[in-house]
Amino acid sequence: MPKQITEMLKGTLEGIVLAILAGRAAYGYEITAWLRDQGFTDIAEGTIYALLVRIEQRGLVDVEKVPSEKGPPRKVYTLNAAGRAYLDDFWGTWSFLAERLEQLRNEGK
Amino acid sequence: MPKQITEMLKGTLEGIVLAILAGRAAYGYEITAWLRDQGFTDIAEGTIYALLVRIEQRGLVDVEKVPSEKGPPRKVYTLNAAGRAYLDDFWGTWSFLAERLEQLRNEGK
DNA sequence: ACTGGTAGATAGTAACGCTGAGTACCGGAT
DNA sequence: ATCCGGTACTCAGCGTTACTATCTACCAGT
Repeated sequence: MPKQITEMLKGTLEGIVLAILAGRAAYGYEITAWLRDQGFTDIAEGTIYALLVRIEQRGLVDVEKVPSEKGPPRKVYTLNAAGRAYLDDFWGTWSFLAERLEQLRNEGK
Repeated sequence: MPKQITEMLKGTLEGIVLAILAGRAAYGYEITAWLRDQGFTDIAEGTIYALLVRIEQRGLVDVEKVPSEKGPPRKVYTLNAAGRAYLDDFWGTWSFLAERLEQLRNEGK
C-alpha cells in the first residue's frame, strides 16, 4: 500500500517550499532538514533539489551561490515578485480545497 | 501555466470521493455532477471513472449495477469496511498536512 | 586513511489527473 | 424517421510530480 502522503504532497510540496522561502532565504539541505524536523520524514533529499530546480526555471526564485565552511557551496534561494504572486495563487487554491474537505469531514460527522 | 489545482488534487481527490461515498452510495456520473456543483469545474469525467475503477480494484468499495431510466445502467458504489479504514487514514494524513500548511500561512502573516 | 556530516545532481520509475475520443441508451424536437 | 441533447461509462496516450538509488564533492575528527 503506497503512502497516501506521497500523492498528497504533489502540488502542495511546492507551495510549502515557497511558503518557507517567503519567510526567509534558504538552501536545499536546510529546507530538507527543516521538513524532516516538522514531521515530513519521508521526503527524499532528491525531491527537494529537483523541486528547487523547477521553481528556479519558472523564475519564481532568485539564486545566489554562497561558500560553506563545511562542504560544497550552498545555493541560497530567495522568493522574488513572481514567486510571491504564485504563492498567493497557491494559498487561494489551497483554501478552496481545504474548505471543501473540511465540509466533507463535518458532514461525515 | 498548468493549473495548481490539478497537482493538488492528486491524492486528495481519492479522499474526496471516498468521503462522499461515506455519506451515501453513489455512481460516477452523479459524483462528477456533484463535484462540478461544488466548484470543481475542471475535473474531467474520465478522471472520476478511472478513480472509481482504482478504488474498486483495491477493494475499498462494493459495486452494484442498477438499471437507469434514461441511459446505460449505473454502477453504484458503496464504501465497505476496508474503505472506511482507508478513509480514516486519509483524514489522518490530511490533518497532518493541513496543520503544517496552516502554520506556515500564519507565520507568513 | 577512513568515516561521517554537509551540499548538491541525476537517471529511471510509479502514480495520478487531464485530453480527447468513443460506445450506448433514451426522449423530444425537427 | 431522423437528429440532437442528456445520461452513463470506457479507454489510450500524455504531462507533472515525488520516490529510489546512486553519484560527486568538500571538510573535520579519529
